[in-house]
Amino acid sequence: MKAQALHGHLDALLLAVLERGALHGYAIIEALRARSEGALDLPTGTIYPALRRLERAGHVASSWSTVNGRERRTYELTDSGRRALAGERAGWREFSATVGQFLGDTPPAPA
Amino acid sequence: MKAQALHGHLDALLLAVLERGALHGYAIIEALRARSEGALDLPTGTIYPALRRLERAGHVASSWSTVNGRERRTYELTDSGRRALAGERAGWREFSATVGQFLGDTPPAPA
DNA sequence: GCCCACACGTAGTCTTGCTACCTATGAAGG
DNA sequence: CCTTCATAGGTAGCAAGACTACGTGTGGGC
Repeated sequence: MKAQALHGHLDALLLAVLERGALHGYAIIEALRARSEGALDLPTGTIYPALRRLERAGHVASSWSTVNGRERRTYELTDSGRRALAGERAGWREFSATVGQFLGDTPPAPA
Repeated sequence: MKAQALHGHLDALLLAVLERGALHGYAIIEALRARSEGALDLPTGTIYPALRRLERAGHVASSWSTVNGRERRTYELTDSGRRALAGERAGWREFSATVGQFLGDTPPAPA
C-alpha cells in the first residue's frame, strides 16, 4: 500500500510499536512489516528521520549498544511519548471517524 | 481537528461529496463542514487547487453557470471519477485497518 | 576474497495542504 | 451614496512530511 498516505500518522505508529518494548531502528521496520502483514514496508530513509524527530520532541530516548560488534541504537518510549501516544490515538479515532463518514463506514477490525 | 492529517485523502473526500450530486466549490466546502459536523473546515486555498487537480486527472468535470449574476463553477463526477472513488474507498479501508491495528481498533461508526 | 543481510544515516526531491492575498458581485446598513 | 459583509472563485509561495538514492561499515556464508 502507498505508505505516502501515512503523512502525519507515522509518528503515532512508531510510538505504538515502541509501546510494546524498546527496539532498534531496523527492528522497528521489521515489527511494522510483521504486524501489518507486509502492508507497511517502510524504507530506512523514512524511519530514521522520524525517530530523530521523535527524539528531539522528547517522545523517545535512544541508547547505543554494541551487540556482536554491531552498533545498534535502541529506542524506547519516554513518559512524554506515552502521553503523546494517547493523544495520537484520540486523534486517529477522530480522524478515521470523520473520513470514514465520507468513505463508507470504517470497517470494524476483524478479531 | 488538524486538517493537515488529510494528506492524500482529500481527493477521496471531494469525490465522495460530489458523489451525491454536482456542487460548486463553495458549496463543497460547506458540505464537508456540515457532514463532518464542523470537523472539516477547509480553506478555499485547499479546495480549489484540489478540484483543478481532479479535473486535470479527469475525475471531475466543471461547467460555468451564472446564477443571479454570480459566476458559479459547478463540478460533477465523471465515470473515471466514480471508478477512482471506488479505488479510494478500498484504499481507505486498507489504510484505516492497517493503522487501526497499531492505534487501537478503529471504532465502528455510530449509527 | 566477495557478496549479501544487517544496521545506521543524510541530502535532495516531490507531493500536498495551508496561509495570505487578490478579484468581483449582491444585499444590507449607515 | 458608500461601506461592509457573505458569497464565489482564484493564485503564489511556504511548510511539512515521506520517499528515492546514496553512503558508511560489520559479520557470516559461499
